[in-house]
Amino acid sequence: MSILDSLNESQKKAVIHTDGPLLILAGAGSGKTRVITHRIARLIGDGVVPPTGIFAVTFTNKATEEMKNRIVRLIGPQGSSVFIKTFHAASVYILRRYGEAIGIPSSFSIYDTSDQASLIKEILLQMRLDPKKIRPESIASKISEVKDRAELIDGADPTLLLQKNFSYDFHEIYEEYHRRLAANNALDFNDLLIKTVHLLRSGTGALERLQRQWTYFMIDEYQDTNYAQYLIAKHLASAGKNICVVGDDDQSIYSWRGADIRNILNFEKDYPGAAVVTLDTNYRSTRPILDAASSVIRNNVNRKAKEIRSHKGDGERVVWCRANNEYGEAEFVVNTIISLKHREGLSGRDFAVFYRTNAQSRVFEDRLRKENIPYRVVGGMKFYERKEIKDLLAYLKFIANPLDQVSMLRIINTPARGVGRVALERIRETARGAGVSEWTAISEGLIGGKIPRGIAEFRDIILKCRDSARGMPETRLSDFVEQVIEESRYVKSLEEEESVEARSRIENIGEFVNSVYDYQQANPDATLDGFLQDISLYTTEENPEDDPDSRGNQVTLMTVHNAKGLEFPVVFLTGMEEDIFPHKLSSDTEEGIEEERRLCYVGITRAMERIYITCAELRRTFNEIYHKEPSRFIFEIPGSLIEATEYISAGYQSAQPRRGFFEKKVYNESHFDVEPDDSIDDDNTPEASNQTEGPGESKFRVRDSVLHPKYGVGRILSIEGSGDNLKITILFGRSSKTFLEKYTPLEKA
DNA sequence: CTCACGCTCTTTTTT
DNA sequence: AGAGCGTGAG
Repeated sequence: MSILDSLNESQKKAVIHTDGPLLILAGAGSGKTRVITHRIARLIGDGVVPPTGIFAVTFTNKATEEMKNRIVRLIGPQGSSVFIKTFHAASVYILRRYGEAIGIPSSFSIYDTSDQASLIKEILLQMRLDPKKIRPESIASKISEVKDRAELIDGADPTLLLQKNFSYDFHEIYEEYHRRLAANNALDFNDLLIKTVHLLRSGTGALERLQRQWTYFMIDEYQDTNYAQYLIAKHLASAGKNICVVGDDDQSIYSWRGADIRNILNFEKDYPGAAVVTLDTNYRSTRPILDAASSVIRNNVNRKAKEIRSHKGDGERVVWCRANNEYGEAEFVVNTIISLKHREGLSGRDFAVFYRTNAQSRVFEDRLRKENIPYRVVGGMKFYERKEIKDLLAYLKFIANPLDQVSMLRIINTPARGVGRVALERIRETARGAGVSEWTAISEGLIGGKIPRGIAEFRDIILKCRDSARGMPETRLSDFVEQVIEESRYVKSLEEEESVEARSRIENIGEFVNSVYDYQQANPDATLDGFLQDISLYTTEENPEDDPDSRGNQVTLMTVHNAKGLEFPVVFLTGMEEDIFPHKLSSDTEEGIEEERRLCYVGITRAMERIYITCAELRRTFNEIYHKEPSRFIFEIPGSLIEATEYISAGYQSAQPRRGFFEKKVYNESHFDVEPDDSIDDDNTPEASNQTEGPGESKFRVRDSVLHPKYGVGRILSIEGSGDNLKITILFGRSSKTFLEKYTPLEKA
């Protein structure tokens, strides 16, 4: 059986196991995804179950994509009929089919965090509370926190679950929030899971039908499931008990989102007779990387003790660098990338820069841009969160779901059509008076007196579009979307702005239309409801604007959370300072610190060949400069595994004398072999920062892009010598060449 | 009603 | 330092 050939003994055991519950404890880099995909392939290949009988959930869209691809690669096109989704997407699938039974129409809207916030803001205003004093976002997160709790899902009163020392009536807001969600025919992220649990428990026959559909269940990242997810899996698998869960308690990093590590720790109790397979051979990282990671995670008290074996063996030591400030940190990282590209022939895709918080990405982006190195930022401001995309989606959502008031309020005056505060108040009044929805007041023309023309305009746009939406599978989704853009005059009004910003918004809308085409391609009989619900969960998805052709050259930037499940030859774990990593807000409790430590463990174990751990001595936050201490986690790595260095850049300097960290171990020679002079020593003093190159004999400077008549565009790595002997070394692609300047006609590129 | 300026708050992590 | 929001003038 060829499918088993490439597996080790424990991997084989996990793949072959067929009936009954199975727990796979999969250490970092132990071939977890490989086991899951091979297991699925085996079940299908041996005719145990048809592809459509398998239900697999992962945690992110990215992981879902990856798993789909790998299964299709293993068993061909039939692999695409395996049901593989995130928990949230699976819930949407289930609710769309059977939700009517518990009063959820299939046209429900999904409210993301910002929709939630605007709804709560409305409520606060109605309750005469000041949204400036009480942040809607923080209420939203409190509500979400409550809804993650097991007690609530099992029927407890929400108010009892929160210490209620609030200046406001949390219970009242909570109730009103849910009344409004129901009135708007909308569900938030928590609801998707909770309502699915209710549906499965409802005795309406949905569970039985789903159990006829799926008989084998696979749950990835089980250590990060919350109670609702745990229940969904449990109910679905309750008939045949063919449930296989995979996880690693050391990589649980989502407790703040309600993930309960006990789900994995108690699996054997939950499912008596469960088989357990431990995967403890790491195929990803070199031994020093693994040793460093183990010596950090070992400090957690609350964990299953375990050791991971390195399959790969020796490699480079961990490089630790404390830069003078965040600019120095970024320079160090980017110079190291340039150097390794040159020295080892690596390309951009081999590098990843991790940070604890999204806000840290900027300095790295600036530096990379300065050096003309292509990069992509995963996460952060996502495509679907941009204003213009949210506006357009609000049109689509409101057309699909006339009860969705949050969307209506967003677009009624976007683009501006003269419907302001006063007009809105009138609409509200009328609606309240007549006891109808605001939209009904508008569409039925109930508003008396002179009404702003904009209101009628808005009504006509919506009615017209709703009309063509009805002809949907025949009217193509993409045509419909273009019609909405046309009717709403959204792009037209941006064009009139004639600003750079407006131009880029228009481009984004163009990208959105492209993505609609792609969606249509993949789903020939796409409906509006289905499209919207799928897209609402597409948050981690890469920005469609990323040029797929240049992907191979791009350095990846992301938070450590986003890095879970990925691997890179070279990893930079940055901002390793107290109060950042571990984060200040997690540092009060031992559990908080342990979770940060697991996060750190996740970060280190992403690296295959090399890891650089960096921090800054000074860092500017909120326009204020703070002195930073290195993260406690770095002290947990034995010095013998570390090669320490320093990096000093121009920009602001420490006012105090530098306090040597790892003083005795600081190696002064740099590990850059591409002209270290240029990158380090030159910038050593502020005066050097204007870059008038030493003797100033060349009209070029290091790092300039230049055009060579024969080799094309390259970058200057170094300039040395003087007079007739002035030599310039230029990097073209992966190789560099040295020229005597006086014989080489170079131009600035 | 719209635009411009100035004030405030920001930074955990994400489905 | 920057974005987003609210206030006040046109």
